[in-house]
Amino acid sequence: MAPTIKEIARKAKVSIATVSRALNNDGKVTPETRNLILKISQELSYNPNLLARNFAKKTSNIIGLILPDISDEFFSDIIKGVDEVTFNNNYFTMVVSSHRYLQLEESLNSIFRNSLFGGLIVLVPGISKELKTILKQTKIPVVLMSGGAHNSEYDVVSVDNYQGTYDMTGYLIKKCGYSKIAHISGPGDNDDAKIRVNSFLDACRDNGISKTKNFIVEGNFTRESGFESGLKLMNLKNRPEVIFAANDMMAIGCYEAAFQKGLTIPDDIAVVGFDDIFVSQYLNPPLTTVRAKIQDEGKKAAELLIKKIKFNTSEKWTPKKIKITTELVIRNSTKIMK
Amino acid sequence: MAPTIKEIARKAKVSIATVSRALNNDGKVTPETRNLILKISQELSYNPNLLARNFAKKTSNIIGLILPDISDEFFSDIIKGVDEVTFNNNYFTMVVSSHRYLQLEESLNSIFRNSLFGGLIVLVPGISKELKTILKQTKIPVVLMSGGAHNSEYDVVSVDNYQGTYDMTGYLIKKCGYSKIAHISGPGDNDDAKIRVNSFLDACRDNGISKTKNFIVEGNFTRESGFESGLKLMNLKNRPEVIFAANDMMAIGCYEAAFQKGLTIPDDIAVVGFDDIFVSQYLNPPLTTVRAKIQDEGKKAAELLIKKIKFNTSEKWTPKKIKITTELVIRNSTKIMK
DNA sequence: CGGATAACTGAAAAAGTTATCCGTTCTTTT
DNA sequence: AAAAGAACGGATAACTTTTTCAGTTATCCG
Repeated sequence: MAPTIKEIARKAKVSIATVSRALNNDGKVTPETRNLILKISQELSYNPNLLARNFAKKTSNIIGLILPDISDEFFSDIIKGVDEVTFNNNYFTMVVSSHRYLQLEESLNSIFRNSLFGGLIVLVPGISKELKTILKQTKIPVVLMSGGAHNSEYDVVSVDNYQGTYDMTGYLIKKCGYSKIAHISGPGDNDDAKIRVNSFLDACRDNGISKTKNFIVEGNFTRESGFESGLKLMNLKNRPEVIFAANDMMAIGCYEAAFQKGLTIPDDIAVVGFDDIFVSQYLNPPLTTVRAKIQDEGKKAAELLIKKIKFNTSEKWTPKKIKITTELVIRNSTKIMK
Repeated sequence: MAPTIKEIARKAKVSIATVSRALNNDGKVTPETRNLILKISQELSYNPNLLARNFAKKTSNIIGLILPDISDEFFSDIIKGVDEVTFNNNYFTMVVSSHRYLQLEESLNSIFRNSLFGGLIVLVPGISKELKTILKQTKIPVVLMSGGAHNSEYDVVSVDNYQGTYDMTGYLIKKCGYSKIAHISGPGDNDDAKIRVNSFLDACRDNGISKTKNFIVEGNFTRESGFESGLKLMNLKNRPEVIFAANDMMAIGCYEAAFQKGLTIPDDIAVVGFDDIFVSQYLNPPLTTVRAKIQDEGKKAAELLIKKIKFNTSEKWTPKKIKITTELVIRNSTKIMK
C-alpha cells in the first residue's frame, strides 16, 4: 500500500500535522525535523495522495481548459502553451472538449459545479448573457480566451485580430497592388470573426477601397465553408483578385475551390489566411498568412490564471487584458502586381 | 455555497446514505424516495463534488493519457479518440506530456503514485525493465500503446506496423516496379520502428530484392532527421528510386531534401510515408502513405481500459492485444514505372 | 532571572462522499 | 398466523490531508 503521512509521522515520531507542514514548506518547522521528515519520505518514496490533498484544500491543482474541439491543430498549440506553464507550476492541465454538448453554457455549468478544477481557461466565441450569469456565480478563477470582451470585467487573452487583419489588408492593397479584394469571414456570432471583418473594412476604407460590400462572404472557420465561399467568390462575373480568408483552414478550402475551377494561385486569384497553422507552409503554393503565436496565447492565459489563483484574496483583483501580437508571413499565394 | 448530499438528505428527510445510493443507482431504494431525491437534487441543481467522491472511492474518474508530446498532430488524433470514448463513459481524460522529464520511467513513477488517476493509457517506445517493475507494482489499470509487447502479459493496442509496412513495400516493388528501395527508420530503441524495419526487409526478400542493407538509414521520426537522412540517401552515387520513410514527418523532411537537391518527386525520386497525417494530402505532390487510423487506436485503447477498470476483480483478467489495421493511400509521390 | 513573546508542535476537527454494518419493515411461504 | 427472508434505509466509520486552536518549549530583553 502506498505510504501516507501517518506512516511518516510514526517513523519520525512527530504528528501528522508536522509532516504536512514540513512537506508543504508551510508553517514553522525546525530544519532538523524538516530534514528528518524529508529523508523518511524519500526512503518510503512517499507521494502525496492528490485526491486527498485536493479534497482537504477544497480546491485542486487541476486547471481545466475548455475548448470547442481538441484535435484541431490550432487548439493543440493552445494546449501546448497552457500545459507548459501549468506543468512548471505543479498544476495539471485537463482539456475538456465542449463541442459535443448542445450548448457551451450548459456544459460550463456542470464543469463549474463539480469542483474538480482549481481554475479554468475557457475559449468562448463571445460573451453571452448566460455565460455572464455563470461567471458571476462561480468562485473558481477563470481566464477567457476571446476576441471580444476587451472592455469588460473579465480576464481576457486573445490574438490581436484587429492589428493582424489591418496589416494584412494594407499589405495586399498597398504592397501587392490588389484592389478587388474579398473576405471570407468566420461565423457572425464569433467575436474574433467580427473584429476581423471590421478591421478588414477599416483597412479597405483607409486605403481607398470603397465598394467592397459584396465581397464579404460568411463562412464558419471550416475547410468546407472555405471551399463553398471560395467557389461563390470565384463564380462572380467580377471576380476578386485576392481572397482573404479569416483563417487558414478556410484558405485551404479556397485552394480546393481554385483547383476545381482550374484557377492558379496566385496568378488567377490570390489567397491569404490567418493563423499560420503547420500545414500552411506546405500548401502548393505556400500560403501567405497572418501568424498568430497561438502557443503564446496559451502561455499567457495560463500565467494569468495562475497569478489569479495565487492572488491574495483580501485585496481586489483587477481584470487583465492581454493581446498577442501578430506578424505577416509572406509566402507565394500572393504576388506583387505593379 | 454548492449544495451537498447532506442538504438533499435534510430536504428529503432521509439519510445521506440513501441520497448517495439514489444518486448512484446503487443499493435498493424505492422508486418513490429515489424520485423524490432526484427531484430535489434537480431543484438545487446539485452536482456531486468529484473531489470528495473520488477521494471516498479511493479511485478517480480521471483517465491519464501519457504521451511524449502533446502538440504533434499524430498525438492529437490519439487524444481525440481516447477522449471521445472516455467522455461517453463519464470519465475525464487528462493528457500528461512526459517529454520534459529526463526519463519516461521517472515521470511514470510519480504519476502512478499520486493516485490521481483511475486508469492510465501509456504510449511507450518499448517495454523497458524499469517499466516492467513499475507496472508490476501498481494496481491502477493500465493499457499500453506500443508496437512491441504483443506476446506479453500487458494490455496492448497498436497499429499493425508489420502489415502496413509489408503492404506498402510490396506495392512499391510489385505494382510500381521499383527495385532500388530505401528505408528511413525510426529510432533503434523504438519497437514500432523495429517492426517496420523487419517488415520492410521481409517484404524486400519475399519480393526478390536482396541487397537492400545499405539502403536503411536510421532517423528519429522528426522532420529534421528525415531531411538529413533523405539527403544522405540522395547523395549516394547509386541513388534509390524510392524512399520509404517510417512516418510522414520524415517524409516531409525528404521532400525538403529533394527540393534542396533539385530533384522532383516522384520522377527523380519517389517518397512514401506512414501515418497519413493531415498535412500529407496537401504536400506537393500529395504523399503516398500508409494510413493508420490513429483515432481508432485511441478509441480502442480507451474502450479496453474502461472495460478493465469495470472488470470484476474477483476473476482473473486476461490481457488483450489489439491491432489497428492499416490501408494504403496512393497519391502522387509515387508512380507506376513499367 | 522572570516574564513576554516568538517559534514550534500536537490533538482534533473538518471536508463530502462512499461503504459497512445493522435494524426495521414488508412480503412471501408454509 | 408465524417464521423466514428480502428489501429498504439509517447511523457511522473511513478515506488522507490540511487547518485551526491550543499548548509547550525556546529565545530575548530589561
